[in-house]
Amino acid sequence: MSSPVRHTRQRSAVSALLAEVEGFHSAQDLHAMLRERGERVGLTTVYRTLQGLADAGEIDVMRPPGGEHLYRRCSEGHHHHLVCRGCGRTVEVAGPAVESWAGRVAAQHGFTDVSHTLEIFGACPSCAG
Amino acid sequence: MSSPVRHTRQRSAVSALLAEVEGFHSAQDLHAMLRERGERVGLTTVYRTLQGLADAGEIDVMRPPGGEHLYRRCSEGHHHHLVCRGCGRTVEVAGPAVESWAGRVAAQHGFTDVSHTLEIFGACPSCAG
DNA sequence: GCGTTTTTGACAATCATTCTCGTTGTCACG
DNA sequence: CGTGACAACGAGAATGATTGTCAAAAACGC
Repeated sequence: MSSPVRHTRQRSAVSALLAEVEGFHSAQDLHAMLRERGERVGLTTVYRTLQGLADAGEIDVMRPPGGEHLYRRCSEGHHHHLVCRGCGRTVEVAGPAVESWAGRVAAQHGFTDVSHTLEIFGACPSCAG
Repeated sequence: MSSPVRHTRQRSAVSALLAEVEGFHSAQDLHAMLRERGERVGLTTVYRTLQGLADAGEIDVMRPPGGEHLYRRCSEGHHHHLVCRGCGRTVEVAGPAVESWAGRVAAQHGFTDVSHTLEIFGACPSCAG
């Protein structure tokens, strides 16, 4: 039942790319970047790899209004994002208070195995004007 | 700049339906229900109406993993949802602490015009076993 | 090397949502 | 009450991201 994760050129390429780029990018976006670099990786593989990484908790997935999934390599551990509506700039924020609040509220209703998603949108200083 | 919202049979139908049903439903779902009731409303119109209501803040939109937008008429004011992964049961929860926290964090980074989305997922008592 | 098993990737399929554009219904005003 | 302007409607086509398919290629253990 354990899937012995094999090391492949494509997987390395996706990981390496994610390590370099800043901010969130869509699967299609990442795929295009790989092609520009000369890496020959299929779109299908990019999707699969990203899903795998997301399942493994190594990258974050965001679903902004607009229908595209955005992926981003980000720091370990649980955190949330503050995203600028204008330029897309992203700031990672930690919210211990929120974590415990979410857990408490869930417990009050008898919910277990709790997770949550939280995103904050706003206009950053540069885009506010 | 003001769009004089006209009162139409279709709009009433969608609103009325939302007032009756419990929980979240997709646009397609609502459209099917309207047809069963004998209301003849186009799918396009359902989408447009839902978008309008969502913009007006009269209904909530949720984007669960799965790609379908779910709409729900819910209580006035800002609140969040605690959703069961198993049966989809939804509980509305208010989190004043979270609201102020989000605002504070955003302000710290110079962000203005802030909004946020928060969803908590878990297993409800019935589904936990 | 060799065989087994996973992974890959081109292409087709899916499916919610959006667009198009001619028709219809509302509303304001005469 | 009539009428004209303009928003709303709706059927079908279009869009576009994501997922499924399956034969060929690559990786790993021996």
